[in-house]
Order: sequence, then C-alpha cells, then structure tokens
Amino acid sequence: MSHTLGIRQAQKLKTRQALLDAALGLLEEQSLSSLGLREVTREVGVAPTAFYRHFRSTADLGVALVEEALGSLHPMIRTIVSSSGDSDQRIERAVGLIAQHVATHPAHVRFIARERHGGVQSVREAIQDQLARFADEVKVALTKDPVSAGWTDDDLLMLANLYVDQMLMTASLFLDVLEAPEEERRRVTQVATRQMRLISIGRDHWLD
Amino acid sequence: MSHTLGIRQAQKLKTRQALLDAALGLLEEQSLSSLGLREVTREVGVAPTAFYRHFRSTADLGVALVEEALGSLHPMIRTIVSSSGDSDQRIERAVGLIAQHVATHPAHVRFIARERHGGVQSVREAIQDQLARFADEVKVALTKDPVSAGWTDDDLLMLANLYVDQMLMTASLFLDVLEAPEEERRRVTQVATRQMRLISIGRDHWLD
DNA sequence: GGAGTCAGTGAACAACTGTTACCACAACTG
DNA sequence: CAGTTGTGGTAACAGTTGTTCACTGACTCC
Repeated sequence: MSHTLGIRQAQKLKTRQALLDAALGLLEEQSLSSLGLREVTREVGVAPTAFYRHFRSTADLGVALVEEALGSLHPMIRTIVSSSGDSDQRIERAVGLIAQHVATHPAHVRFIARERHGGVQSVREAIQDQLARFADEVKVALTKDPVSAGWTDDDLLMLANLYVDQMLMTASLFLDVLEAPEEERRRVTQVATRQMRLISIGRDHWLD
Repeated sequence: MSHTLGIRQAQKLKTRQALLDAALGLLEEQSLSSLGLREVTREVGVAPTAFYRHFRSTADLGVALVEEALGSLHPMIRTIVSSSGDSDQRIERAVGLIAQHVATHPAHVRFIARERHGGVQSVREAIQDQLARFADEVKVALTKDPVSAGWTDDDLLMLANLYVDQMLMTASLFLDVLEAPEEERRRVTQVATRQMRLISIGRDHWLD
C-alpha cells in the first residue's frame, strides 16, 4: 500500500522540511513579514535560488507552516473534547494536554499565536480556516453532549468558538512561562483551569 | 498652569507625531519587525537621519505606539466596567463601546492585536504591561460589586483577565468585519454579546 | 543504456537597508 | 545682539535583499 518515494523525491522533501524547520527557528524572534528567503536558505546551507523549487515566496512557506502546525492537531482536539469523566476532570485533562503540546512544540504554538493577527494576509486566512475547522469539530462534539439539549445551532457555534479562543489564550500563556520556575507554571495552570471551569459553569446555566 | 511650548519643541512634537502616524499606517499591512526606519521617514517626507532625533529604533517607536494606543484607553475601561444597569444592559453597552472604538481607531486596534504576540520583545512587554493594568482596574471594579462577595483575590484577577482577553478577542473580531456588510457585523455583535453573557452567567454561579 | 528531467549552483542585477560624520540655519538663551 | 543649541538635511558606507539566467550532474524512465 505504502508508496515508497524515489531517491529524488525523498531528497526534495528532505530539503523542503529543512527549509520549514529553519524558518520556524528563525521565526522565534521575528515575524513572518520580516523573514527573508536568503535568511532561510543560508540557515539550511543551500543556495538562495533553491528556495524557489519549493515555495513561491516566504508567505507561501508560511501557509505550509500553518498546515504543519495545525493540520496535525485535529486528533488532539477530538481527544480533548470527547474524553469521558465529569466536567472538572475533562477540563484538567484538556489543560494538561495543552500544556504538554506547548512544551513539545513551542515554536509551532508561537508561530500560530504570532501570525494569527500577523502582517501576511494569506497566512492569517490559512490560520482562520483551520481554527474555524476546529470550532466546527468542537461544535459537533458539543452537539452530542446531553447538556446541549435545547441549544440553538448558533449558540453551540458561539460556545465552540469561545472554547477554541480560550485554548489558544491558554497555549499562549503557557508559552510565556515555558522557562519560568515550576511554581509560576502551576499558577498559570490553575488560572487556565479556573477560566475553563467558569465558562463551563456558564454553559450549564445558559438555558436557565 | 499650562506651559506653552516653544516653536521649536512644538515643531519637534509635530514631526514625531507625523512619524507615529506614518508608521501606524504602514503597519496596517506588515508587522513591526519588518518596518524600516527609511520607510517611515520617506512616508513623512523627511530625511532618514531625522528619525534618530525622535526614536532610537523602530522598536522604540513601537513602544511609543503602544502608549498612544492603550494609554488613553483607561477611561473607557472604567466607563465600561463601572456603568450601571442590569447585567445584560451593561454587556450590550460594553460591546457597543468596543465596536465604536474599533470603528474610530482601527489602526490602533490592529497594531495591538498584531504586536501582542509579535516579533519585538520590548513592544510585547509594553503591551502586556498595559493589559495587566487593565486587568487590575477591572479587578478593582469587580471587587466593589456585591456579586463578588466571597470571591478570593486570585479568582477576581482570574475573571478580570478573562474579561480583558475577551474584550481583545471581540475587538479583533470587529476588525475583521469592518468592511463587511451590516448584516455580518450584526452577527458578530450578537456572538460577542452572548459570549460575554455566558461568562457573566458563569460568574453568577461560581460559588454554587 | 541512452535521453530527458529537475533539484540545486553560481554569478550578476538593481534596489534597498541602518548608521555614520559633517553641515546649515532657525530658534532659543544670556 | 552675540553665542549656543539642536532639528533636520546631505552624502556616503558596507551589507543586505528578491529575482533572473544559464549551468551542472545525479536520478528517472523507456
């Protein structure tokens, strides 16, 4: 079933990935709109012109990075949102998963937080698209929950968006304290958990 | 009481403001980390070297822009948070005020949303500082509210931060639909209002 | 095994960048 | 009114940028 790539195509993918990795590294300390193509190729150790074999522009590379950073996140979203247990347990698990993801993929998270409102339109749109898909998945999961009985479709989507935004806010918070002492990180975990809980309480009493 | 400035100092302030305005304009379509000092001076019609008479670097200019964009916003925060009426009325007034502010100062709002997680550290820090001050003001106002009886200090700050983040999210939403048809903007207003309301409901039942 | 494909190279281009040192001249200060 | 201050201007610097063109040579396919 699995189609083994030719040597040529494999090498191309390798270079492409090296460009993506190098760019992601450089983007830790600047925004995409100031990332130069020469900067990236220099980092990889490849001629500037080679860049064009993989991307039309740095904006194009940015869109690919969005795919890499968010595309593979859908399973996790589903895990978070469809896990069992009571409300508090699920929230704690969700916050834990977010913290873990930030710890293992800090550059990806930083990139998304930065470019979500960044200076490159096509990348902004790619991120909004993915986030809208996340919100849709969350909404589908919410619909299945008995708590959602009596909710309108609009309100379910409204809540789903609130959850998605809150997850991003939380991820960004964790990013800020990545190198901070354990105590500080515990504090952030607690704040994020309680904010989620408050939203959850609001949800429980929405139809009162 | 009012100290009239000399011709010289007045002219300097005028040039400085022109630089800030030009930069803000240019930043509608790029991030601060890619803003060149020559770009700004060219826009104003002044020699590149004149820039140094006002700012050490574009990052320095960015910090000044944060002051301009957020410094004058504290009165509005206080108006929103200490207005009278029942919960729903206050929320509707708040969302209205946010919408109005986005409509009158779109470039400022865009700048803050963009650079909050942007590539220039000093600017990020300046924004975080101001937002922390906002959260503190909101917390003070919340403390005075009878609904907050029995709340811990930590939880009040937690809620205040949630409110501040939500205001920014809402502002960013309004920014995205600034040029959209009235119907779309009404939809956004409704979503923002309901999200605020849900949070407010969660607040009412926090101590259950 | 021979022809063709194509990822990556190297050189050159015009245009741009931040920063320096020095100068002009209007506005302030005594 | 003489002398100082300081905003803004000019010219030049060494580097950088994106993009083009013609090229090499290892892999692919028939």
